[in-house]
Amino acid sequence: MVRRRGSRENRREEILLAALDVFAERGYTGASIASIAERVGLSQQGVLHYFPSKDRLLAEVLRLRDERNLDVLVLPGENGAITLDTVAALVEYNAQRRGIVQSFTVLSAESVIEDHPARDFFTERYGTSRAWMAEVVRAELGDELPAGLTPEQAAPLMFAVMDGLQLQWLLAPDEIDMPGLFRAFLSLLRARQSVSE
Amino acid sequence: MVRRRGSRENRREEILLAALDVFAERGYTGASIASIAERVGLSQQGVLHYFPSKDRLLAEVLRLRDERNLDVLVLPGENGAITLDTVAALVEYNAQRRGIVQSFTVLSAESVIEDHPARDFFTERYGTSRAWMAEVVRAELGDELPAGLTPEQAAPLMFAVMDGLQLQWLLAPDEIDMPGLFRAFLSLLRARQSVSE
DNA sequence: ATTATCTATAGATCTATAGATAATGC
DNA sequence: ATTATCTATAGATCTATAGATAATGC
Repeated sequence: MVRRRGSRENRREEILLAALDVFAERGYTGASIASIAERVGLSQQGVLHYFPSKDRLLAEVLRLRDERNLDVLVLPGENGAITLDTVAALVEYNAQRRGIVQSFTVLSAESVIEDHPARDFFTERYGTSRAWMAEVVRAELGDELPAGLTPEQAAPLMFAVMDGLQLQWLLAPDEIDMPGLFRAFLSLLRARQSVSE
Repeated sequence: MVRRRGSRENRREEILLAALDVFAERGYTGASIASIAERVGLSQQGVLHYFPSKDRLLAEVLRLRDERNLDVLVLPGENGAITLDTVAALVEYNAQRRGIVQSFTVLSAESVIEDHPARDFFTERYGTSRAWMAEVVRAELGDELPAGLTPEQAAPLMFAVMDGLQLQWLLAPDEIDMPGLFRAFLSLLRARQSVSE
């Protein structure tokens, strides 16, 4: 039996990436540990050697995915300043990695189920993301947005548009120009008004 | 044994409503026929007497839910004319029936999974809904929306905002004013521009 | 010694089919 | 006759634990 010799950490990451794939394909509830194990050439019990339970495996998958996403967001804005264009670029990037988008869409929606192991993760994540996005909007567009909107209102709308477009795009990739529609939404926020100026 | 005597159709509907509840609470994959059966006081096999398989049960649940939703949309616009305000009213109504919203959020996201029995349903549903919504927008706001948007762009954005807000609202009902934020988005579409007028 | 994996397995479920039994409607 | 329901059950899974075995690192 030839067995690859990697560090424990490498093996763990290999499993996490496979798990992300399988969760994307079947959702958390529908994914079995065995199917994840198969992808990395381990037995089901082999996977459980690295992660004590399916719940914990999910938790670490989400943590990893979040880290990676931060990389994408932070790298382009070299000086650390994230702008609305950076966010649009993330949407563009997402349009090229369907699997990741699908995993996120399926898992976040599943998480609204009572007692779902990812529920707290997503609740917190949206909370902090909204606060952070409101500041990005304020820094770029100020306090006065079109139609009297505030940055605090724009922030949840931006995530709503991102998430909602992902769902429609996953179902009909040829019909939905996800990055284009996201930019169209941004242009609504950037438009100048005629009334109070 | 006292057994209720209803028509076959009543019994079927009773089961469909229970199924919608259970799907909302656990998702399709996570819901068992037995748990649905328990709610209507039947054995698991009793439910399968009315619906030949879990897939078919889901299909009919979705059909029922769609019918009901159409009722809500069509009734308020007495003369059959649906306006953006009618849509906003639907969002307001949804804010008071969390279970239904949750079932829809979970099932639609689950449906992006390959071979999911609801995949075609949702793909078609979004397709026709977008076409229909584009006409509603055009009828009310004309062809020229703020920032140069077209009604064909506004339509998928509207559903994206609705769906995305539902997700955030389900996770944090106290933080997210779903109807208010939806109306804020509508006001962006209705705003007058300063540039080309 | 410790770590990586495996086999074996307990204990729960789950869907769906087969066939029995009782009640209803002609 | 037909319909509503039930019991029994086949045949798949699934998660997680226990304990064996082989390889690695001191």
